Amino acid sequence: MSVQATAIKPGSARKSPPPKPYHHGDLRREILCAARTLLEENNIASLSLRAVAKKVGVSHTAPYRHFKDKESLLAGVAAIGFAEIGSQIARAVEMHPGDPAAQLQEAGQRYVQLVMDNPQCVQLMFGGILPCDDTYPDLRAAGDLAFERLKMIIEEGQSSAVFKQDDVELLAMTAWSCIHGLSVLFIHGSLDIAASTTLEIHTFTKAVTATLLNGIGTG
Amino acid sequence: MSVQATAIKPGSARKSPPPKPYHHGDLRREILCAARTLLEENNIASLSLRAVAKKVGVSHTAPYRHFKDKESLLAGVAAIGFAEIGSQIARAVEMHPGDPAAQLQEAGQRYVQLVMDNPQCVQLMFGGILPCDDTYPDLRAAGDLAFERLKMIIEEGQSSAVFKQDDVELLAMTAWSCIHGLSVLFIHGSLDIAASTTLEIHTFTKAVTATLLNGIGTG
DNA sequence: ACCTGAACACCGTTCAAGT
DNA sequence: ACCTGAACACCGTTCAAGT
Repeated sequence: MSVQATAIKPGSARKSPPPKPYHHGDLRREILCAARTLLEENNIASLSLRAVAKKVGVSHTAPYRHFKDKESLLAGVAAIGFAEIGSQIARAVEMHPGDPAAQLQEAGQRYVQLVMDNPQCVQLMFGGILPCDDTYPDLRAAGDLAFERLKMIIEEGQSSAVFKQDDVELLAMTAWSCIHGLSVLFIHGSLDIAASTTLEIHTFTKAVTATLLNGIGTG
Repeated sequence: MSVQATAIKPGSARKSPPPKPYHHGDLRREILCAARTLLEENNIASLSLRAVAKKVGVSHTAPYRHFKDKESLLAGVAAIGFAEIGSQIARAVEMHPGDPAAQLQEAGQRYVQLVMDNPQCVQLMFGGILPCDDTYPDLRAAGDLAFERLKMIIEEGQSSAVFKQDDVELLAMTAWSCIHGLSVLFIHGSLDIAASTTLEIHTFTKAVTATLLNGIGTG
């Protein structure tokens, strides 16, 4: 039943069976994955490095071979989160070529869904636990990329005169604020909406996005 | 040099010098205050109950007389935060009587300022560490009150036909999302704005609020 | 009633040691 | 190179005991 079926590539059997360093193929990825899971299962305050190590089946000091410290591991998880936001925006763009208003609408829906699915990760990404500066370049880069994708939607909208000719950063920031704020208030349960269905959340998001589009639109 | 100057109130010296229960007048408030300070000095992950107790000058188990556990103490701090949001909104209303658009603008500015001044507390309030349900009634009540104040602005705007006749909760939620999201992105340092002056932040906030007002305004 | 000190199980991190 | 186990200082929480 082992996955280690060790299919021997003919002709390559000369030197060594694949390195298999001690226990794991790539412990780094496994640690990140386990951390992500444990993070969402509880909350950020109660995520422990030792628990992550145990889940992976490795001694509690092993993660230190791959991450400088706990914060560095958290930064890795957060970077994955930003990468996913970037991917979702890219997908939204693909779905509605030539229609920036629809792209923004779609991206908003996907953003909210992502936050609802990974609330604790979002908390980690935006919560002020991780430093904002360039301590973790990968984290910074992933965040910047997501924001660039959003700005491209805005720029396309300005080119086709659907969005007003304002500062791009300003409009992008406005859009992100609106959707991000909405998502955060959702997971916080500020309204009784927390208990409501996904459908209602989508309806709500659509309404908010409409208002946003109304605000940044031309005329 | 002791503060314990013990000025004896003439005529009241009969029974007892003021109760002075062991050490502190009201340890509960002192603990909340110390927790708030320590929270902002570091971050939420590294706030420890023992450090709070030490700062107050009391044994590390003393807080358990006033709070069921650490989470309960955090809930107390968060409730103070929500109360302050409510106060700021109320002040914004007072400043611009009869002008709901200006009230919303003013409340937005004050909200952003409050978040900038207490980023870690905001993280605590909205971060998903505290449960959303009715575990902490005071916390819930403080949050609800702040939201009610915001809704009153919206309703006044609808009465005087400056805001469109949409669902009140929807418009209020849209406004809060927009401002809250902006604040969070500010403290996250998503843009290079993090390093910029308070003035620029105010300008930015004004622009976003204008877009918001444009979105929720009448025709 | 209010506070203390010892005790317990847990945590992050370091380091010498093993393969 | 990669992983382990012992060790350290810290943490949240409980509990018998003190005033």
